[in-house]
Amino acid sequence: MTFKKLERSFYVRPTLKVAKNLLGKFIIIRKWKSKKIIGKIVETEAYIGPEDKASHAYGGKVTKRNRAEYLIGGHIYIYLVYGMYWQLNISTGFEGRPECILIRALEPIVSSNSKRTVLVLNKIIPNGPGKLCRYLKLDKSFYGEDLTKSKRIWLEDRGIKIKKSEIIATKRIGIDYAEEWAKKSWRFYLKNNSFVSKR
DNA sequence: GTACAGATTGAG
DNA sequence: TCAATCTGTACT
Repeated sequence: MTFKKLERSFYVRPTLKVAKNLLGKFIIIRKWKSKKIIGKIVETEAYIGPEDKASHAYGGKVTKRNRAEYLIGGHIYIYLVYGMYWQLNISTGFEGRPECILIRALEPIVSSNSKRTVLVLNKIIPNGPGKLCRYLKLDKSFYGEDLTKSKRIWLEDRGIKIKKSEIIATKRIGIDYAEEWAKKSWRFYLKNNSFVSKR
């Protein structure tokens, strides 16, 4: 089994395609105190500004908070909601295009060489966007981090193949205000995976 | 300067 | 079903 780090070319593709390809196939590796925190991506949501009313970049809006959404694919866009939960997004597409993917849920993976450590570190089940960031111990210090260059966080292809029939597409969550955009089936998750977020 | 809403969560 | 909790944004 080969572990291949995802490079720029993976992220600089149509956002919906990247959102689906991220599913299940890839692992987030997070170095923390010389240990690794790992999880398999099982749920994603695509945000495609400036057209998408649910996007923070709707109408081409640029703020100090959302500017990472405009970076070339492969950068981290992280922000706080409800004053207490971080949301991990990955920018996609070209520089200047505000497109990103919200990572909503992970399946925790116990790595073979540090089984005990990982289990102790991660009592949190990353089955929701806020909990996922607590699991990975992410915060604002990761804002704008380049996943293709960072030494502390990146994604890997570990050779897991996902069939089309295993991917379920539904409406996105928590964006009912976005009118017709709220109806788009831009949320993707793995069929029968128990770590997919509820509600 | 102040007011207010939000890509959520877990407890009731 | 509800409230915790804080930052960016849109006002005065």
